[in-house]
Amino acid sequence: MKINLEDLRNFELFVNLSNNILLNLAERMTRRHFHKGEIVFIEGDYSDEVYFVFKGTLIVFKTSLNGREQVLVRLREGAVLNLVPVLLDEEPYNISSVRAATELDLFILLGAEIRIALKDHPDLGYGLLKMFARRMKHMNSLAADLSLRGVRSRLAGFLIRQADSETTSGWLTQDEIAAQIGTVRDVVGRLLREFEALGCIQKARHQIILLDRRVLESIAGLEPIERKQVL
Amino acid sequence: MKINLEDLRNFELFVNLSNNILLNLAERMTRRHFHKGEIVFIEGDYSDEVYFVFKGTLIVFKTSLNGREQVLVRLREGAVLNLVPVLLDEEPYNISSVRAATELDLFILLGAEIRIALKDHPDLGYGLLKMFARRMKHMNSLAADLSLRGVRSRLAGFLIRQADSETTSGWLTQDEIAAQIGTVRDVVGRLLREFEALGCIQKARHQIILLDRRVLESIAGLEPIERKQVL
DNA sequence: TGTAAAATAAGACAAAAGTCGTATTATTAA
DNA sequence: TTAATAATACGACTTTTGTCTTATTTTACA
Repeated sequence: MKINLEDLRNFELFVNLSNNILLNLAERMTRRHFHKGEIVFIEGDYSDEVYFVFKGTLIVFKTSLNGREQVLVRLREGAVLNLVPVLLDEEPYNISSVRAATELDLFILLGAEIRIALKDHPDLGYGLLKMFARRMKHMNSLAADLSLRGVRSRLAGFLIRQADSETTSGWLTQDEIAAQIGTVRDVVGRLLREFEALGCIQKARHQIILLDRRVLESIAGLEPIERKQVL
Repeated sequence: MKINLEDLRNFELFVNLSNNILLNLAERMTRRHFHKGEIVFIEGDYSDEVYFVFKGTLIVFKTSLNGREQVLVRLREGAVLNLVPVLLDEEPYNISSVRAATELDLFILLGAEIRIALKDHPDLGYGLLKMFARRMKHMNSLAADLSLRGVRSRLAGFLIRQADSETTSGWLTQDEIAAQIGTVRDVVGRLLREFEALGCIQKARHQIILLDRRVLESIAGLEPIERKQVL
């Protein structure tokens, strides 16, 4: 199935690019479908291509020797991935693994193609820089959280974020929650029971209902976001 | 003190830029010196400028409510920082704090200037993308390590990296080590004593000598780097 | 609709990480 | 050289996190 202009126009990344350039890119892209749960690629594999998420959600993660997983980020429509190996001058090996979190459609572009495109189109570079910036911000928070906050606090924070996120991402198992906040299933279960006993959440069929946001926030240790006002 | 072409030519980031562009950038840059230990900026501060490390080393870190610090990255000559707030469309607030690890000379450029430069010069964007890629790779590892490996393993890994790094970065206190590997001073001390008792390191005046790399590697849990060969 | 597989619950433990208090040993600067 | 400050050493103790086992409960699907 060919990729057309329409498809690419959905990418925020491409808003400033002319039709000509986009058509050119579209011609060089491949499309590929992945089923829910399917592995897109594995850390360490050789791969000199970038992936654009056209439909669905995927999970970027790393694995430890004893099989534990840490989700680095979840990406949805409009995201780009695998830029790191493609942009560095070293031999391109994936620096993380990726799995489809839902049914997933990706567009694939060879590294060489995007490197060429970057030389000619500053707007494309700017778009990618913005993506990187967002992602970097996220990674900074993740690292800081993993280091500076306890599991209880991270879980509370996670529940709040979930509740806030408009995108009702489907039900997550305790295993999946654990992989996101950096712990193991048992601990998530234990803490959820604790929160429930505390009365700040309630477990319903296939979702967790937030009963007392305040308490959760204090557990998360997020004092009401204080941001310096611009004068 | 003015900034001249020579100074900028030292930045790997600028290798592909013409003299014209560089001169133009140089004109718009400010230079500023920081003493060792001095704070460059604090997380949350408003700031729409990017910093180029001309001389010295700095530390990018985050702080927890109870005063614990996590080093996100150490940057040296040639690095750029604070791109994240400058590139995102939101109001620009620093997403981390920065302190001079040595005597430090920075060049400063207003966010607006670099945004303009990026529109015209794809090579600049490409350079920044490469920086971001390197940094992203680092952050991915950091997050994974903090989540998937224990403190003992991280410390062992840290000692190996230190030994390998040609750049003899000056003596680090246990406090500084702790902030880098994501723990507290006491634990670092305890583990160093353990390693010493094990005979794999030896504490000398102002440096740690690696006696048995093998043992440290096994503690670090890094099996001999297995990388798929390209056929 | 019955069965296998997946997800959870829950308690008991084990291990890891963090906290404290106090004693020493450098380093720095007056 | 000597205070004063910073960096360590080290044992005791607490808390947190992770592991294991055994039941249940759900869900998926043959």
